[in-house]
Amino acid sequence: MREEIKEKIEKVVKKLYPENPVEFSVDFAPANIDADFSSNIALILAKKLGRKPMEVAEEMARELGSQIAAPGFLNFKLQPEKWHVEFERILNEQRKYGTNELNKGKKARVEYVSANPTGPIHIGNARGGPYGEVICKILETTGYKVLREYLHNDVGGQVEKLGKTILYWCEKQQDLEPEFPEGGYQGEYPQEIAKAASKKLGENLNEKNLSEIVAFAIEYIFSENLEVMKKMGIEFDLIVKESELQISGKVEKAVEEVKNKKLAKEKDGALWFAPNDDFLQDREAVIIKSDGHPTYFASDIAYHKEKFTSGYDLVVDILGSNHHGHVPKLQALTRVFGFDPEHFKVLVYQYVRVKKGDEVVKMAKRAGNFITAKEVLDLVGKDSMIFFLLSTAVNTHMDFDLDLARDTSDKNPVYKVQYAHARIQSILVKSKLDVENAKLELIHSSEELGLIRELAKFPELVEEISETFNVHHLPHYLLGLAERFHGFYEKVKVITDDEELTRARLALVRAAQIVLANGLQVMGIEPLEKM
RNA sequence: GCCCCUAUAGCUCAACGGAUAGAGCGCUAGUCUUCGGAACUAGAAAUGGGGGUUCGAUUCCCUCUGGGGGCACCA
Repeated sequence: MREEIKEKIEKVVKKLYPENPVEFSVDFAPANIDADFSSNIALILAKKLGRKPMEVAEEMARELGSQIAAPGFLNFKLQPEKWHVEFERILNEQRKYGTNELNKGKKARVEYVSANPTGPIHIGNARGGPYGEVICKILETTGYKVLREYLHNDVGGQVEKLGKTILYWCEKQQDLEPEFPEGGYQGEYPQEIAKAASKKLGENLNEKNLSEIVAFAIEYIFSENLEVMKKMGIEFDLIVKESELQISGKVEKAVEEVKNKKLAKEKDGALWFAPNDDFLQDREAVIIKSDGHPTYFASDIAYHKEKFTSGYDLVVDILGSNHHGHVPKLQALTRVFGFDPEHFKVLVYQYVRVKKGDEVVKMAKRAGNFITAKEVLDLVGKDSMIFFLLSTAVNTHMDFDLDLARDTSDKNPVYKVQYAHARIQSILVKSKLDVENAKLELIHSSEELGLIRELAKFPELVEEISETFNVHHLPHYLLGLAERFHGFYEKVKVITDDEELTRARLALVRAAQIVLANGLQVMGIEPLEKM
């Protein structure tokens, strides 16, 4: 539809203004305009020609038979038959409507969540899971085969500190008088883990058991975090353990490679990553500490070597905003290992801020005063949680009011979408008529065609998100669609005395149901047939 | 000090440089003999301040002010 209009416009441009090829768009017209599509071609041409936009628009409209509107838009209205084609396509494609084969045969690997095992995932970080998962699903709808991966940071100084904190609580239980470790972890959860640890490992734990305690603690937290993700419908294909990267010698090998390529230098007894890069010039990072231990970045080098040399067409890292300083270094690694930087996407999401009333709650894992993702999930439920977390652009800081969480959970927009889906189901069940062989041409009122038009936006929305990763457009679209449907429902009676008309309208609401279901599923929300 | 985000309605968020700045929640007033009222209809209500670029700026640039997060031989 859109392409046809675009071609027609291009022809007219060639005819009226040869040697003036321009980039222009044909978009769905805004809701308040009585048209289906609209183009900015005249506005852009006018600039180039140094003429008034309305004049150019008028000239073009005469050729195209379209309407014009200030300040110079060309508006197009489609014949109902055109919409019937799309209508039929939805009914035929069903679950496949919205998918495409743009990336058929390609492979992507997406790393997300990768929470540190030093504490439960807090609400601030909770965006990473649903966001990453939607991106995986969106990539799949364009034909990618996706590997979902997670880096488990199971070694390092922070993990040691957690172990020491737990040891402290273990000793405390034995009525000893241990000293709280410097930089130890505050909060309730280390105490819980200490209890579990003494149950499992024995009552009289002491310094000698530290490595056991560490292993127990990170496994405890790690599996708990994976459990929370699972509750949100997120499961990983590959867990990469940092310890494995080290033990297997992969870190050593990758670091060697960096050295051989002369991208590292010695300074103060440590080995630094020092690519010849303007941006990284004064942001060099330590790879091997002067005590001989590798840093986390060394593991990252090894990990990304694997990502870049394993035959994937697309590599995606999804990181919290506190890692943004890390991004250029990761991007520099594409050059080290010969990967096309265009095919490596690092997506950064901003944190969710928690408010209690007007007060912003400062959250820090070490201070232990954070609200966990699990708490919120249990409170508002999976569907509301996902819809809420995905409703805002990832680069905005969202505010979350815990006090209002329960209140708003049953007023969450997701229910409006779910309700539309369930309502349709109920109509379909009630009528018992067959949707097959419906006479689609009986659908011609503006309410009906308007609904089809809204449905028709879905495939290109999915395509757009697969390129821009603007995931938040999806929940907004679904909410708009649900509202459109509810409005339609109030005005148009689906089940009537006229069997043929009923059949056609049932086909229409079925089409709406298909799109609602496909959209919800991409978000990881199960469409409900009853509520 | 430097870097990355950010400031839109009472609250939480939208808006390829374009048309009357849109939603949800809350508020006000309605719809209820019809397919599910978790719905619909109508209304009040907003671009932080100051410059600039443009036919046109919420959007781009500069600046001021206020938020969040980074700038470690932490992960």
